[in-house]
Amino acid sequence: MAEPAPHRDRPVTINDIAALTGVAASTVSRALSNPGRVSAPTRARIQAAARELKYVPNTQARALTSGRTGTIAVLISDITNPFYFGILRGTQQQLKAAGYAQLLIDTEDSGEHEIEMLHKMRRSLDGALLAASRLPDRALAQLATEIPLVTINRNVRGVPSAVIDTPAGIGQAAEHLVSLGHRDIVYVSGPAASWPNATRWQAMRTAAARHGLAWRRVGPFPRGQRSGTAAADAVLNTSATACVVFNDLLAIGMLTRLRERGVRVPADISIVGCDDIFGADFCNPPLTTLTAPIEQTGRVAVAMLLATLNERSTPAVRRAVLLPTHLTVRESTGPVRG
Amino acid sequence: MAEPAPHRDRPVTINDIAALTGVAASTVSRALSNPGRVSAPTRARIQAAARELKYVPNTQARALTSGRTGTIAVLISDITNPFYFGILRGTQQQLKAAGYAQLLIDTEDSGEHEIEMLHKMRRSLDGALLAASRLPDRALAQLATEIPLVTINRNVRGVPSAVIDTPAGIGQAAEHLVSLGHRDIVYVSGPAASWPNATRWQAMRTAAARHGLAWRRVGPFPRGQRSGTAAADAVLNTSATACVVFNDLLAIGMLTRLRERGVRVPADISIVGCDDIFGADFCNPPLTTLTAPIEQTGRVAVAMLLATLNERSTPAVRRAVLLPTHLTVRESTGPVRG
DNA sequence: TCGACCCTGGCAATCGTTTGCCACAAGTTG
DNA sequence: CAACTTGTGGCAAACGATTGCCAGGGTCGA
Repeated sequence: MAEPAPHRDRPVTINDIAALTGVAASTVSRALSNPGRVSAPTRARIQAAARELKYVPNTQARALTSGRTGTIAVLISDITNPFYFGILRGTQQQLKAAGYAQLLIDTEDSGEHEIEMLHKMRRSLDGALLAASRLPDRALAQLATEIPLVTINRNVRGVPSAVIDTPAGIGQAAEHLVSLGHRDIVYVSGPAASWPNATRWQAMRTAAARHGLAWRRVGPFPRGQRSGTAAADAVLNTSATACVVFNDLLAIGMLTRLRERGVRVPADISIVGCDDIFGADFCNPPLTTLTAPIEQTGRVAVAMLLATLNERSTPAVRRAVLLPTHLTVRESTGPVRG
Repeated sequence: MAEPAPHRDRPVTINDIAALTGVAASTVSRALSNPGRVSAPTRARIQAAARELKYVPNTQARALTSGRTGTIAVLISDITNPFYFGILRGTQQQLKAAGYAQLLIDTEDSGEHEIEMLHKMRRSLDGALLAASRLPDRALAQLATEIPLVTINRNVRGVPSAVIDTPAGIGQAAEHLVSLGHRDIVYVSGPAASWPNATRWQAMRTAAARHGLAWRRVGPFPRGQRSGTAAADAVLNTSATACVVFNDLLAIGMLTRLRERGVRVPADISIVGCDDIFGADFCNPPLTTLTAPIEQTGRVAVAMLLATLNERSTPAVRRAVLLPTHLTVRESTGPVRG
């Protein structure tokens, strides 16, 4: 009674197949993972046996000798941010299609966590996708020599990357606001250390210059919806009639605060967000935002990583992919008041 | 020039430590993973050496002999649903704290996918968390004999589970609506095959009976925000003045549709959702909903799984945990019109 | 006809760790 | 003081696959 499973059958191994077909284990291994190396008839026999026995290779054992683990890690800084849902969905699809497993790592916004985890798991991973790395450039470049890496929304020399071209979209956002009569626009800044934040702010200045506007910013504010309160208050302390916000999460937070304070959007102030995350379409009012191909970005990043994995010798892979955004006009922007 | 890394140092193994400290590899292994088995001084020496060499154990090799992989899979049916974000956040925290890696698997709402993936990965996993399994009871029970399992929001005999007690909350929701004068309440049903949906509907009927109300439902509707359109239309075809909706995602979808059709919430109709997902607080109007301790559910599920893993012999673990919900009243419910 | 070469399959080492078994020494008990 | 425990460390065999090297047989060209 001690053993509930009376005859717990050992999992099928390569040797079982070898025994069944009368060849050596090495031949089975080759037939299964290096088909060209074995004659067609033998291969067929082996594959049939494998199917019959319901053989499923032991990943651990395979990894031990071959070094390939079939696992890719995706590092995100904060599961709470819906932006990453899209990324995860994209990576998930693509990885599954390629037969890889997806290890999810939340770095909790800490670069140390990030590097420590990655270092620890280095040997159990075939590669890693860094969505929103908090690491300095040189640490990232260093890491890339230890393990195949692709970054998302982060451009570091020597590390392949998939970057969403939100800065280009910011130009569009500016056109939109200017055409509505806004001349006093403020940028609501995300965290100071954020790479995307820096590029967006830069794009904002460029756009402002093009239109002969003054440019200004408030912040920085930490990531997250909660910061919206402080951000909204800060914006109201300026004379701005419109603002472009670092991301949708922050923008949505601002919306809530503005409503609390009785400020009407867009009648009193117009707001443009970035990313078009889940929720941007049903918040109140629905957010005008720079729609990013988030899911596609995840897919592209995976494709790049897989490419570098497969053609380890031929580094003919595109080193950086830029994904276009577009402005989605909803109801948080309108003509300047007065 | 062919080799960019001139002297790529082999990773440190247990043998390097053994050589450095002058003991056998087996002793090193024991000192590190079975401390009691080795005398304090030796252990200290070994640990010091390990630290100095920056030794990090090879997961694959360890798994090969011990069977323990240090990896737990979390299966979700659809990454798009924010409900799972909370779950993932909870599992992530708890798993990391316990030193486990989290493998994320999206089953794409398919029971076959689910069982196939699980079967394939069975040997590379220490256990799995099934958030929203689509599997029939007996398949689940069968699977549980192959690999340690904990289900979330699904109760199957013989499988430990963490279940959110939304049905109890539905009683509260009914009280709330009745107190506002509603006598004609409809339940907006989720997918027919959904276990939580069945329990919620059941609770709804019970609550209705307690208040001497007729009970009715529309649907079933597929998961997802989009179904909100059909759901809203269906509700408007009834005489109901209020509805309780299977989950927030669907409820939010309905909100959008009702707005399109010029129906005012809550003036014309009151809506109660379930779960309190991301977005329920900032949609328009903010949703009255049954707040579920989503993140905590993830944590609890992990704790249960880990417990069964550690005390494989002592099955004194609680087999089923029920997590309480409460009603959060926002602005989508109000007095009956008239 | 003979050597060179390709194709196929087997042998055995290897990856890094765990663990059963044994041996030796020190401590305990009668 | 002999006989047993108990504590500690080493040896070596796994775990399940991959892969370098080798050998036999067939094919082909000279």
